[in-house]
Amino acid sequence: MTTGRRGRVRSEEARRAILEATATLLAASGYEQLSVDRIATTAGVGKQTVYRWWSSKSAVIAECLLDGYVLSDLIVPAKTGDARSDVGNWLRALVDFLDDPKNAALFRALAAAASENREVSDRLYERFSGPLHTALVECLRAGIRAGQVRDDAPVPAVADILIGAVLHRALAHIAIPLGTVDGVVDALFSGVAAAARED
Amino acid sequence: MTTGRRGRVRSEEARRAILEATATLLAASGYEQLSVDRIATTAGVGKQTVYRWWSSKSAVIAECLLDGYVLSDLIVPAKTGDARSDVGNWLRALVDFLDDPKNAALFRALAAAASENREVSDRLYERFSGPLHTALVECLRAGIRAGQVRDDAPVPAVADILIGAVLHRALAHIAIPLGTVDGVVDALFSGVAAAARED
Amino acid sequence: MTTGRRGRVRSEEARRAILEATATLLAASGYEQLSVDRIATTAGVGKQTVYRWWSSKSAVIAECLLDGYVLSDLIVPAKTGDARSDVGNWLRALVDFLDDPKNAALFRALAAAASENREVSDRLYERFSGPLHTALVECLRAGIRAGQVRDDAPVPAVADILIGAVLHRALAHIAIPLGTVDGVVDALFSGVAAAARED
Amino acid sequence: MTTGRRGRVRSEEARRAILEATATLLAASGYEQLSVDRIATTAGVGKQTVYRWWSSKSAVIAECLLDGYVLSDLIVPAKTGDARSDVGNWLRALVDFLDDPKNAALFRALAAAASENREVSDRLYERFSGPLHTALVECLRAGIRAGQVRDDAPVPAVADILIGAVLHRALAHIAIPLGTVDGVVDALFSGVAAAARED
DNA sequence: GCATAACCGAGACGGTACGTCATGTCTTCTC
DNA sequence: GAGAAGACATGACGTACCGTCTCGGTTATGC
Repeated sequence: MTTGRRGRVRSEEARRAILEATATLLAASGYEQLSVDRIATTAGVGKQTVYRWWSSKSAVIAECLLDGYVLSDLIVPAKTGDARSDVGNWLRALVDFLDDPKNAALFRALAAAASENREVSDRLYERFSGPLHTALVECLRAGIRAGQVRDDAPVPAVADILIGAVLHRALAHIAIPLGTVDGVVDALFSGVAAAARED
Repeated sequence: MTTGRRGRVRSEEARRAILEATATLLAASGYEQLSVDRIATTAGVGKQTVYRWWSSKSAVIAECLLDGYVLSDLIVPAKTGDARSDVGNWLRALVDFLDDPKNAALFRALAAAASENREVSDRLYERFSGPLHTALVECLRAGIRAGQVRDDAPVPAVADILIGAVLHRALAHIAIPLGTVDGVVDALFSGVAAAARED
Repeated sequence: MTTGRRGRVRSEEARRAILEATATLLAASGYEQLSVDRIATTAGVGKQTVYRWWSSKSAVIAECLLDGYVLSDLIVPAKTGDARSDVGNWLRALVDFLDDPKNAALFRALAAAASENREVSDRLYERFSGPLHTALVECLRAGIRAGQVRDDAPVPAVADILIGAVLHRALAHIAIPLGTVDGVVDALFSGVAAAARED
Repeated sequence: MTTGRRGRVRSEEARRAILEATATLLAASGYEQLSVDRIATTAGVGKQTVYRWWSSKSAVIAECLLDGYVLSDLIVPAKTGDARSDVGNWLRALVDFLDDPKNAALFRALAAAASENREVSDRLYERFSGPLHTALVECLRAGIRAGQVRDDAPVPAVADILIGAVLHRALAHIAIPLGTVDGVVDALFSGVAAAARED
């Protein structure tokens, strides 16, 4: 009884070094400055070892995302039951995170990679937008159960726009004033329509 | 009396050819495939003529944006007075626009360029997000005047998130279901909070 | 009764396959195209099995020579007693052999290998020039005994230049006209000096 | 009035640097150690500048030969009228030259290059064997005119074997004893046939 | 009869060089 | 003096081999 596979086994050490080097270089210098040559040199690895396992620098980035070498500590909303403040607090934390130029730069680098390469974009969604979306939906549904959010609210759409609001600003190199965060939460919870029905 | 400048004057024809070639290539093959060599060849122009007037390919893209060689027909909300349907119609038009893979690809290429280069990002904001933001703010203010939007609504934040909601999806290669558009409009106008005030 | 060595014994099959593959590839594509990777693949053998027994591709070639995997059927002069025609016939046979482009290519490949590597050159001499030299010397000495060759002739030098004449042409990609062969034999036997002594 | 060609003109300095670097590296380390990368680095030149003008390292070597960057001071026979001593002296000078290991190594490197590449072999013949052959033929013909060489001597064949005799030894890493040189001259001039005519 | 040892094929490893392509600069000729 | 052409140094691209090392598996010996 054998495995059928022969030859030297893949070096986990090399794999880790490549992903770490990629994450470091991406955060430090952005997507365009990233090159397979530099990844290999930084990782102390032969260039062929990168190409043996990944088809391009984008593919390495995709695996970095998948394995949490970047964006590892995802910021998700707490679930205290108070949906409005949970969402507000989460939004503020995310804005804080992106206020750090390092994080903003990494984020833009990932956006550039995602723009060029479908796989990165899928992985980015899988690891970032997706979980965030799920967490926000849960948070809002908890709010519905608590009677804090109306039960016919278009929950997925709301989650979508909460994420998009932050991303837009990050990609456009625009610092987000905290007032905006409160405005977003206010608009979403209270609505902007005049209180016509009260009559 | 002269201008004091001697020699051959800058060729407007060359400038136009360069910007047109850039816009064409960017839409056709994305940012990473774009090269100064290719721009010059496509434009029938010497490479030095590009470098004489622009510092990099990003700078050419920035000027393409500024001069409307890309994203020329900006989609802005109509102003019929019915803010809710104006915003809804605009959002639907924008989603339609980005549904065309060509437009989505161009958009992602611009996002990639903006991620790498501050000037492109500024120009992109100036020509796209900015005017859109202004138009949306005006549209919402008209809604306030018409008594359709509550007068303390956080108008700029609302405009922001409307734009961000669309961008997020476009960059993430996610087709936007039309139901989402309606949900976004619903959430923003009616709010998601339970009708606690009625008590 | 044993050797005292333990472990699996060297595979004669692998050795043969390696030498055969080397001879084939060398004749087919020349020295520079030859690679250990290709030898191993062609032989159906692990690369390490080549390196375990030979230090380089040159060493494999050297053993090919030693074991007759290339240049196996050495062309030597017959010894009929008529030294002049024996030498002429041998030279013609050698020229015929090198007229075949396959043989000429193999010969040049060996020369290239010998240029780079002392061991190959030694082996090449041992298996080719050496025996040829010996055979020619014997042939000429027989001619002396038969009174056909003057007894103070510089026999080794003559053997040398007979071999060199052919090699020079082979390495220089020059087809050898048969007239040249006769000229060589004529010059060596009759000399080129004017018959001054006869006066 | 102009040539009609536009664009920067080819840098003669770069060309010279490349050929010099090639000649230096070839003499110092042999053909197999020679690489386009190293040529470019040594010459202080971009790799593309090598590939723009030459198709391979062999082609650079061929041009080195053509332009006299290697084997520049060709050793040719003097023409004092005494053909026998002219040829003897030339042969001794050539043997001296190849006695220097540097020269022998360069020679073998050229032979290796010629083995791999037809163009190099042609150029090598053109610059080395060819002129030598011509000079020897002239030298022998002068001998004929001076009544020192028989007028029906197969002059080209003799020239051929004189060159081949030296080359064979050089390529085979065999030091040439000076006695051999005298033997060669003796054999060629006096012939090896027994003096049957005297009867 | 079971451990030990040296072999086998396979194939991943850190590297060097390949030949191509793009960058941004510089030079030459033309308009 | 601007523009088209195109050579320049630089450096990344992805591929092919280099020579080494590490696997699982296969014979042999010798305890």
